[in-house]
Amino acid sequence: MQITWVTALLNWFQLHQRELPWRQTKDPYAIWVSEIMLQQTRVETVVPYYRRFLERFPTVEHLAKAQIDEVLKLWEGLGYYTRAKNLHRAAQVIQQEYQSVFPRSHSEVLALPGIGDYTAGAIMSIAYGQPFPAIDGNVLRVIARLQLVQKDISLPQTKTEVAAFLKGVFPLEQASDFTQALMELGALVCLPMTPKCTLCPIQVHCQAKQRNMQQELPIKSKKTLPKREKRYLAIIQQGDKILMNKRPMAGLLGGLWEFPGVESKNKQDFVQNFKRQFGLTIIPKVHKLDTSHVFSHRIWEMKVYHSELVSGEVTTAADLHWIPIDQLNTIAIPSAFQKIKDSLLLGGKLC
DNA sequence: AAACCGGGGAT
DNA sequence: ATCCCAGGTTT
Repeated sequence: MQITWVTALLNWFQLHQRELPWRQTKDPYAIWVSEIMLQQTRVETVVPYYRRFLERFPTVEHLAKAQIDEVLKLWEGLGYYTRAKNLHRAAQVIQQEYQSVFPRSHSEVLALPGIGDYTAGAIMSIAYGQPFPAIDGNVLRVIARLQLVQKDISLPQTKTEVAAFLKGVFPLEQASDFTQALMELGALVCLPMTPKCTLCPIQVHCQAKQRNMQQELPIKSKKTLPKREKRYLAIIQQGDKILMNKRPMAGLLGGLWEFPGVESKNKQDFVQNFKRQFGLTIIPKVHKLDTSHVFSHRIWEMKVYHSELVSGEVTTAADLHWIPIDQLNTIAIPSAFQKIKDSLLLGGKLC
């Protein structure tokens, strides 16, 4: 009686769902890969990455025996690179602990690195058809409006309450479609700013719409502002090779390659910090370009100097390597440095 | 609970 | 300029 909205939602999903690559399979491995890629990342962005990844690593075993550098290269540009490292580690856990058979129980899935409440619920419901809710930003928004949830959705307690509500209405025979339908509604109709309520299959059940409060919900606390950081980068060339640094695996952009750089207040500070960080004495020559990059929690304002290498014993603190310019495309370089890389590749030689 | 961790598209 | 996206982990 009071859960007819579930049926209405499922009928709408049958008619209006998008054709997405991961909807052509029930392979838990493929579903898993898609869910990790989709964390905080839009569907359209993920699609080409997903196709390439599954072509290269069709099974858990292919992924488990891969080199992490190749996994990161396939992840290049997607962001949140810890996802790729956890995916790789979890594949090795599945190979060793589960004989390469993806685990079937919720507790085992949840225990894998990189899998939290949302992803465990998504895999259990979508791949295995079991009634575990998968609560992402879409679902929180849909349920907050449907049930007039006026608490901050970023509070763990709110998620717990939404989970309890969903468990009570879960259609046991259509768990996979129900999970996906909730998210699809959030992505296509129940939009954050201007929801398309006239198109909504459950509008008559929506408590927010009844009170004309769609715009006010969900309630979400503000995020802290990103911090600005001045960063000086050195382009150091010897013949057709460029000196590149592989960032430490832990931390920001961990395991990816960068044009060696340091946070510095000015040019003199740059040379000093560079020697401390990399053990190399350089002379900044040509101020090549300025570029900035915005992370969710940090802003890099980068000054790039074509620099001369005077002397240096490489310290253990860094992981410097000479990379031929025509091989820059074979290592994983994050988006923050893509403009710089392009200027090298297009310009051929430096000015 | 808050901070850290990427990148891009929509408004 | 702001929001937020099929979030998880660490502090």
